[in-house]
Amino acid sequence: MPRPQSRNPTELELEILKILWREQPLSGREIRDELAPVRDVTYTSVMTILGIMEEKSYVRRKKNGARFEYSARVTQESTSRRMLNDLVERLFEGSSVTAMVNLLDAREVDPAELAQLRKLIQQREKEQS
Amino acid sequence: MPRPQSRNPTELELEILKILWREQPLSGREIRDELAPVRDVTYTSVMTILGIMEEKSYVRRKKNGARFEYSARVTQESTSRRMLNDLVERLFEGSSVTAMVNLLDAREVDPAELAQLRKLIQQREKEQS
DNA sequence: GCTAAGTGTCTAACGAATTAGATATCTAAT
DNA sequence: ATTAGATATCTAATTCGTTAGACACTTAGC
Repeated sequence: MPRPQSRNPTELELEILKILWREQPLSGREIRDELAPVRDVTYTSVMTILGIMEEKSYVRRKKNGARFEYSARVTQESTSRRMLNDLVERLFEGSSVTAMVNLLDAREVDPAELAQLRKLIQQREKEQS
Repeated sequence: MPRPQSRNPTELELEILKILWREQPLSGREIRDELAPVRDVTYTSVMTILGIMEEKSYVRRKKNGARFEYSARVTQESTSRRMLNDLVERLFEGSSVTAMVNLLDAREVDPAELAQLRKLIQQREKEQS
């Protein structure tokens, strides 16, 4: 029983999804060009990954004239949520509050953002009461 | 240039670290026994991983009589922080607020926890002003 | 000192993830 | 119809992560 397939998009798969979430649909060539600044990988490599991503149902492809065009089949929201959930589960036994405390400690959060966050929480508190 | 080594502890490495964070130091045998309920892996496999973890400086080992005893060289705090940071960087371009909004949406957070979180933020706001 | 029981290392296997060269195919212009 | 240019697939290499059997070593009791 060797290493199992990852439940979530891998490093490179996520990079490609992020491109598609900005602009859809795109050809393999276009994806490679968008990817180049972040990660300089050849066209062939991108196509290999896209094939795998289609198997995993992360993307769908449709023929358009001479070429295939790719679109994301998973949304940014659901993917972010799943990945974040997964980490919180593994690190903090599912406690999102613990995760947030850690986030507050880990990074400098500027005052405006803190205020924004506080308002969000207060609103949430109102909704629940 | 094939796949690079992961910056963070892998699935199994994290599982072992979590055991050591609860109780240190432990022998390979003891780690295996603690690990069994979560993941039923043989003694040899655990030792292989422990060897890799030593190379990566995740653990330190010290001879004690007939056997080696292992301790974590990384704390739960720093590891959690690094892993969380890494994900926030990759998913949300480094915005911890976006991450927290997602956490609030993703999971049911009970009122007491919300209040606790709000107080923490208010305290943080005071400190910064 | 010898031996059994426990402990650690060597070696190897396999799929996943990443990389890409060589080759085939397809389309559009001539 | 032919061909040049773009596009897609085939094949293969490499490391990582995970798994574990076979073998070597160490130590405490006899």
